[in-house]
Amino acid sequence: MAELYNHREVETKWQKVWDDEKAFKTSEDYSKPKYYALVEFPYPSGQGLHVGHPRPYTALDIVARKRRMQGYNVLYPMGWDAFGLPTENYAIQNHIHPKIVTENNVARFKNQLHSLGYSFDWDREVNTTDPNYYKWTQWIFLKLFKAGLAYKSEMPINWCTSCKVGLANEEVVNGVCERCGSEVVRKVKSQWMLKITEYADKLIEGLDGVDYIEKVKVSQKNWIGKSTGAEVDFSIKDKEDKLRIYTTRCDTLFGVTYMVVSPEHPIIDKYRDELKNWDEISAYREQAARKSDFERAELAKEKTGVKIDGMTAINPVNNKEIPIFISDYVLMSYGTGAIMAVPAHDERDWDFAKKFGLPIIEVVAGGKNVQEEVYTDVATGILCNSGFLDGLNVAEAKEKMIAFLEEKGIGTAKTNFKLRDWVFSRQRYWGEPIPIVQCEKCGYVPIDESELPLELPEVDSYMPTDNGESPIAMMTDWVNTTCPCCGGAAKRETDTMPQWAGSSWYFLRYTDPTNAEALASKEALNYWMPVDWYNGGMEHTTLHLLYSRFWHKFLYDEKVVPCSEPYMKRTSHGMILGSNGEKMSKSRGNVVNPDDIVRDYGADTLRTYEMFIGAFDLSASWSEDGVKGCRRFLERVWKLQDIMTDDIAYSKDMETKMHQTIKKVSNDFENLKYNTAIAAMMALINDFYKKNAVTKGEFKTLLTLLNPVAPHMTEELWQITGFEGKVYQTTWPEYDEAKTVEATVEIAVQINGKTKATLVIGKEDAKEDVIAKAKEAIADKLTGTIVKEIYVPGRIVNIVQK
RNA sequence: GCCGGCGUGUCGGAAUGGCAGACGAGGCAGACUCAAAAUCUGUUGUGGGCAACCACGUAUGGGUUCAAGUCCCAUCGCCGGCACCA
Repeated sequence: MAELYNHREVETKWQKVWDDEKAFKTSEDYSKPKYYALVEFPYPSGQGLHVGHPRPYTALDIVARKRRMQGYNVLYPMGWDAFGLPTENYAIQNHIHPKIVTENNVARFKNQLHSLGYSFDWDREVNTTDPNYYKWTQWIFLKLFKAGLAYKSEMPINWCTSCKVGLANEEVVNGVCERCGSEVVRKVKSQWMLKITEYADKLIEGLDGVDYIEKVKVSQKNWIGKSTGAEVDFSIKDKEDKLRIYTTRCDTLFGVTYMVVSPEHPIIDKYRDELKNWDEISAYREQAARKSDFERAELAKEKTGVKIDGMTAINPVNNKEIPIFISDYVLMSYGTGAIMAVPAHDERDWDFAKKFGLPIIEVVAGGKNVQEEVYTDVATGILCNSGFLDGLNVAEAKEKMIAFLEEKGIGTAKTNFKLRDWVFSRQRYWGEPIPIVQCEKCGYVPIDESELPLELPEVDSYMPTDNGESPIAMMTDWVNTTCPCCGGAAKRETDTMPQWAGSSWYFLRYTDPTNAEALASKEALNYWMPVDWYNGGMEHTTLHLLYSRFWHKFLYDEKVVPCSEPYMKRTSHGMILGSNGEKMSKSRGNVVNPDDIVRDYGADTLRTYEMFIGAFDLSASWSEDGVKGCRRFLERVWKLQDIMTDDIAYSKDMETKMHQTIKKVSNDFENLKYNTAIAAMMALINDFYKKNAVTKGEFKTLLTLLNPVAPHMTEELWQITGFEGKVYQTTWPEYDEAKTVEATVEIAVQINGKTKATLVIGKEDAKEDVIAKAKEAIADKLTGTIVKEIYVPGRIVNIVQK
């Protein structure tokens, strides 16, 4: 009888063996085929590892382990995205240096990850807060600055009232701070910005060449928000100035019955003295300014606005005089801050026109009465009431109109994006210092590369200031410096970089993590990049993914990296929810600590369970019973020792099943179908128990297939059984396609599509014979006239009778 | 509102258009035990019948097909993302 399975002993033992043997050290032999598997590196929070973390880590650990057995040189690294607010807030509250907090958290995380038996190459660990790392983050920033892609700008930013920090648009969710949930207000500040908009087109085009799951591609495209249309100049009656608008529907120009400008539009200030209802306009502007963007959007249902009295516009295609309104449904931040309104064919314009009693002119026929219902279908509509466009479809009309506008010099084709430049400044301590000094004479001057890393100064307090300056600003010794350009007195930039900075290029550093001369050597980058498979959370598909692709594309243009896209394949895992189906949180009391599971059931059980829990990309609820079921499965594998025979080959009756299982597990591991791969192995051992026997050869194959999921136990069994070497050094089993097919199959015999009997036939049996046998089997039920006989080889016989 | 995704036993979930419910959990019955736990064996979609068997079943209503959970149309519900982007 086998000894009882003691997971603590077994797991500690093998973790030590792997460490001692440097079992998963990445080779620097660049002649072997490479495989770069990447998971998002965690933020080492004070709470320690969450049961959500092991899901993606285990999934790609399986892929990495399998690839090694298939002969690849595998890079599967891990590191720490350690700058960030929670650490800083903890430091403030407890008066501990964030560096110390980070060290402690990292140590704990590392221990926890180690206890799960991941095959990370810990020699390549990176930490974004390490000066030797952020030296290169700063270096990239300098490159961006020199290329004109980093600039400082006075602009209204999203200011979190609680974090006291500016946020990128992407970090504001439903009008509140993504991180702390506090109110976000608009505040004008001078901010470092990165011109991600310059790469908008490349970021869309690049998606065609990569293998991302569809919804990730869609959300990247939505976020960038490309639209094609035209800019058109409307003249203002009796004025020199033109009012330029952006539209995607220049085909509807004949249907324009009024215009709307955003409350912030400069034209209003320019002609304020001539406007007859200035008081009304100014009151509306104040009201709009007080609202945050969020409130403006929230109040979307009811349109508001004021007609500008004393200024009208002329429609350039028919010279009609039309009124101009101001309304906050037009945003200054998109397009030109002014629109032409075509109420018949735009929902918002229609609402507005109805409210203010403005004329609605149909210019695209095909809908119902536009006085009663807006018509926006561009696919089937035909132009009418539109002079030279009449009779054309929408696409043709657009084209003809643009040609007309360009010929007359009143408009041009124009592409717009929703994507805004990236607000890159944070007024906090725990981030990378921005390596720029401000000189009164020379302006913003980059520090010399030789001075990198520009290390964070020691400060007395990490508390952010109410005036919106980083605590670093207090450190005058550090702040006051000399200008690298003229040598005169200058001040250092005191804003730091956002957390996204360090994670925008970390995958490059893993390829050559200790390089002091470059962010990584050319050889390492040429060999390892791009990442072959990158898995991460859906919550990072718009932010981190976009930012890191932007940096990568920039570095590609700078000839720093060898490929234009960083990740060949991107997948996403679902969240692990509490047993009540809600998100795990302390306040809900449904948090599961992975340490407890490792202690009570073992790392292999936790790994198996998280892979078995359900479809990888969907969220799944935690179930302790499910954990027990997986532990039971592993124990049943353990006890196979007792029924093992000495035969090193597959037994005759199991041969097909073995080949089928190898095929299924191999394919499922590649396609994120870990749950069905494990189910197949469960079914296999159920068969062994049914027979009450497993050959040594079968056992060996099972251990190899199961090893990526449950590495500790399979190594132990491998050793107990006396197989040579270690499982991690063995080769992945092959299957023979011909042998996955059974010699005989059971097929269903149906009458009119309803199964009436089953029949065992030879795989190669002729159609006539099978049908004859089938008819025999259901002879008593064949009462009508047979109209059709269908045989799908190896599957089904269907007799159609009347 | 727009764009994705989904809807299958008691539960988590399987099913290249070809015998729905693999695998796991839970339940029930039995074995072992003084007993319990653990383990093992059997059973477990619903309705009817002693039975072999019959009928019905993948959100709802239609359709295509010899055959539909799977394809098409409509409806309802849930989840996620975007949201006055002109």
